[in-house]
Amino acid sequence: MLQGRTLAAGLSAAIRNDILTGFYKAGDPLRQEQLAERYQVSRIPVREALLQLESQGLVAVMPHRGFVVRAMSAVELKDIYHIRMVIEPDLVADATRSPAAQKLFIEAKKVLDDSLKAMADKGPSDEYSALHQRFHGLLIEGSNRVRSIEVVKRMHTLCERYIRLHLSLHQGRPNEEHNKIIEACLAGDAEAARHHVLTHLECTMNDLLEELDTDPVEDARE
Amino acid sequence: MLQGRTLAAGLSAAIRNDILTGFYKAGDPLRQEQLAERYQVSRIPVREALLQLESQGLVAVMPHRGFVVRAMSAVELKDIYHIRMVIEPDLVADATRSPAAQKLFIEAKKVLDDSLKAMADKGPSDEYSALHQRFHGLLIEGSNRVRSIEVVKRMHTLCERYIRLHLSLHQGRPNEEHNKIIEACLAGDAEAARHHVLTHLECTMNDLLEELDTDPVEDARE
DNA sequence: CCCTCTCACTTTGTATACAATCTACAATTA
DNA sequence: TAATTGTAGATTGTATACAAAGTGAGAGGG
Repeated sequence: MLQGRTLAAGLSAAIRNDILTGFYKAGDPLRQEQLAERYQVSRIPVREALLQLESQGLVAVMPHRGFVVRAMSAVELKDIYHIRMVIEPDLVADATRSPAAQKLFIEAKKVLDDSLKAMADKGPSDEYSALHQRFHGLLIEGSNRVRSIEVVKRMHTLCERYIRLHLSLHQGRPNEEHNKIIEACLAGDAEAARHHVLTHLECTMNDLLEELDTDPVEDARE
Repeated sequence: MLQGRTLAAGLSAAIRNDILTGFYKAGDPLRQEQLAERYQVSRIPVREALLQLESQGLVAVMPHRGFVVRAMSAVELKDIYHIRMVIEPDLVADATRSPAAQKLFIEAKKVLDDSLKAMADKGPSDEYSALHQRFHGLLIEGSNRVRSIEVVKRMHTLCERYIRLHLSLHQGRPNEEHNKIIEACLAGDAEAARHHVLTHLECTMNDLLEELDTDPVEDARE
């Protein structure tokens, strides 16, 4: 377990996963010694991983008081989706225009199929969710806009927790949208791809905001 | 020196500053022991600071081989400005609509004046540059879109090095644009503010790209 | 009764020490 | 000569130990 090139790198992914799957919930304190025990390493790599997650916006830190899992307000969720909406469609369109990206799209298609199978077999699960995130990642990977890719992926990760809470939504319309997107990409139709991505993001955001209205999430604390 | 709540926090800012001012240049290795000596701390907080800078995209790390200052290609610079162009104008417009932001704009006006004075006194300098960055920061601070603010500030920091290399550009048109922006903000004209910010970013990007064409920068290394 | 101060305890932050990995150059072999 | 291996030195990565800051319960005073 945790075999990366360095411990901290793998740890950061492991803790992120534990946050995304809800093992650690918004507001939970992340005690260094406790994490060190859980992952069987010393506090140093734990601290390094936590600081990286802090830079990525998943956890908050108060000096000498420790780390906590950051919560998210509806305003913040909207902001995050807004960022994705003004960048992600362009990235997919860019990738669609690049011939080299075709093999990424083919893999994306495979990942999408896998995710549908996972959903059919086990219903909404962490496995489905991870595949879904990977699908979106592959769509933009073919663009050569490295920084934009980074930003979009980070924003996706930030709202991933909330997507997972409402995965049941993913059984109807969103999957049709995913299909339309990947078909447009495979067909090389950049404009259609852009359009479908934007629509997908808009709808997903609205769905999530509706859910949050009925089941409000506490705001990020100081 | 370096009196923050924690050493690592201050260190990260100090190293960032040393990168932005060109003390450490693109491609330079950042040896931990050397930095520890320079800032008079042990290697642990140095590592933590470097990892944070890595998360912020300013330095790159190869496990067991060390950290280096990341370089930037013209493509990347364009990408970064593109991100700013699709987010920053909206943020300033948002802030302009919020009454609470007025006092931020007043401070921004003061900072702008200070920067002009600094430019008149000493010409293009690190001091001017820092004030310029602070000016842009204050313009968006009044929006309540926390994540967007974070992204824009980070992108600004990433290209700040290249802005500093060509500060002589800042003596003519850019300052007129800054004036138009702050006047629109103080007058509460959100649409004008948005327009002037977008124009400013477009022009600045084009200027920088032109400079890079004549004086090419090495691409980021593996 | 409430406020404040103290002091033990918990938790974080940093320094030092040690282990693992990489780099470069010399020695060996085909 | 060219390729490969071995080894010393340098550098990074992690564990342990210690210092500093925060927390909370109980004593004492208003």
